[in-house]
Amino acid sequence: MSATILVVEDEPAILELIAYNLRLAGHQPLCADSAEQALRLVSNALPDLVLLDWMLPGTSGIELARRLRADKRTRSIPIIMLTARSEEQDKLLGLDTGADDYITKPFSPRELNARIKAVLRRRAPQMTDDAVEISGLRLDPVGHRVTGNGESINLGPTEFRLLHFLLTHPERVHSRAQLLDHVWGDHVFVEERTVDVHIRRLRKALEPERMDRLIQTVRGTGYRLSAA
Amino acid sequence: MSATILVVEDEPAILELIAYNLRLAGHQPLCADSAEQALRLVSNALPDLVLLDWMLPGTSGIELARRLRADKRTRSIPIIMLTARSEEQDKLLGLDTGADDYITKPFSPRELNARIKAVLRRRAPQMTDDAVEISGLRLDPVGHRVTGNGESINLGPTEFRLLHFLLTHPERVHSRAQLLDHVWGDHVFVEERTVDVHIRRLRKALEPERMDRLIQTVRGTGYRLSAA
DNA sequence: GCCGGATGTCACGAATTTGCAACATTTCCT
DNA sequence: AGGAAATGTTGCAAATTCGTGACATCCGGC
Repeated sequence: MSATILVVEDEPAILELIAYNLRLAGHQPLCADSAEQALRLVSNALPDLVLLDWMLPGTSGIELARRLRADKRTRSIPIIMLTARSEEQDKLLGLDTGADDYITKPFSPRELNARIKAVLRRRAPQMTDDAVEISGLRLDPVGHRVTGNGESINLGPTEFRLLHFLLTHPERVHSRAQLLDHVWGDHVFVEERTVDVHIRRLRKALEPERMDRLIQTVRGTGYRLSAA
Repeated sequence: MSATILVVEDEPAILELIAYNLRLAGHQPLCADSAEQALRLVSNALPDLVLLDWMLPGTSGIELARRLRADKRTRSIPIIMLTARSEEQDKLLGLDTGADDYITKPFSPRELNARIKAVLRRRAPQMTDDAVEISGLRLDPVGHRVTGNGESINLGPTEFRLLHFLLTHPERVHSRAQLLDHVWGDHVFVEERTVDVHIRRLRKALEPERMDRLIQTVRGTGYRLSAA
């Protein structure tokens, strides 16, 4: 269970502490000390989860949460609110803005990890429900069908899962190791170069409908599916 | 009693809570957080039951219920309304739009399961009443008769139930385990490959009328009945 | 008891999928 | 330009999956 997690916190010491713990837990932290920086990072990296401090200088955490919920691309990203206050009133208000969970400072790393795990697990099944479509490339998990501009596209099982993952995590670079984790499974042992081969097979299958251009190579890093 | 149940609820926490409980009860939940998403899922997956939140952003739950009742294909799907309000006035209005039952939040998982069971049991006989037809392949549960382009087709009991399930859940891939659950029964123990054999027998019976092409194999996943 | 249909299981072959390695090409750095 | 690293491409053999026919069993009717 490895994930990219955006931490928004204005207190540098706390920010570093959280990031350190996230790394220990096997996650990849992204750090922001303001809502503005957070917004830039979110649109670039599309994290799997956002840890959001309630009180921020300038734009508040609540306002940031609202904006994340307003944008279609970021709407589905889970949010965990951090706050020093423990008033029931604030909790309700926080949940009302769309936070998925709520942690009051001070909190233990153990508690933080537990909440993160729970939220990620809760979110996982939702991804498999709805059909995904980007730039005319459509994948329907229920019917197990892929179409490009309406024309049917045939994929092998692995290429199907690979495309499914890319479509549900677009606009973001995935390393070969991450793709192996998410598409093949956390435990299996296969060469990283095998990812290249399946990317190739996926591209070849998408080529007749000119959908292969959506899959981009980021040299030295991995692959990305992008609408552009 | 295993069923595919669509949950329409805009509050993510509640949505996942319900989905979790449905899975525990042996059902397969489909999640939607808006009426629009719900409509897409309904036409794709044709669930056995819809759990519908009263209040939804955009198109309301009441309006969604009306649309489901307006379409011939979805008319017979039972609907259970969820609401935070408990006013008698709303209850009446909700039932008037065609909801089969009504639960006021907060509710216990036990209560939810009981209502679901009751509604499915009530609806069970009705599901077998309607004749199903797709691309000229027609199955009449009452007369226990199957025709392809008007010509009679003879099926054994198991093939009949299998075709019935496929016809009532078309355009959607079913794993062998799911087919065993729905056609054979939740508890029986038979090999998964047995499904293959009965698919084969069903195909052979449909072959003279060229209806075997409707049953498609999705390698590594299962089988699907499709009009295309 | 005998028979015929229905059903579950198995075995074998065909078709597909998959991981890997080898080779070809591109990219980046000096 | 030269070379190293990264990526694209192809062929192949092993593994997996599926189709198909054969077979054994069960069960109700005669």
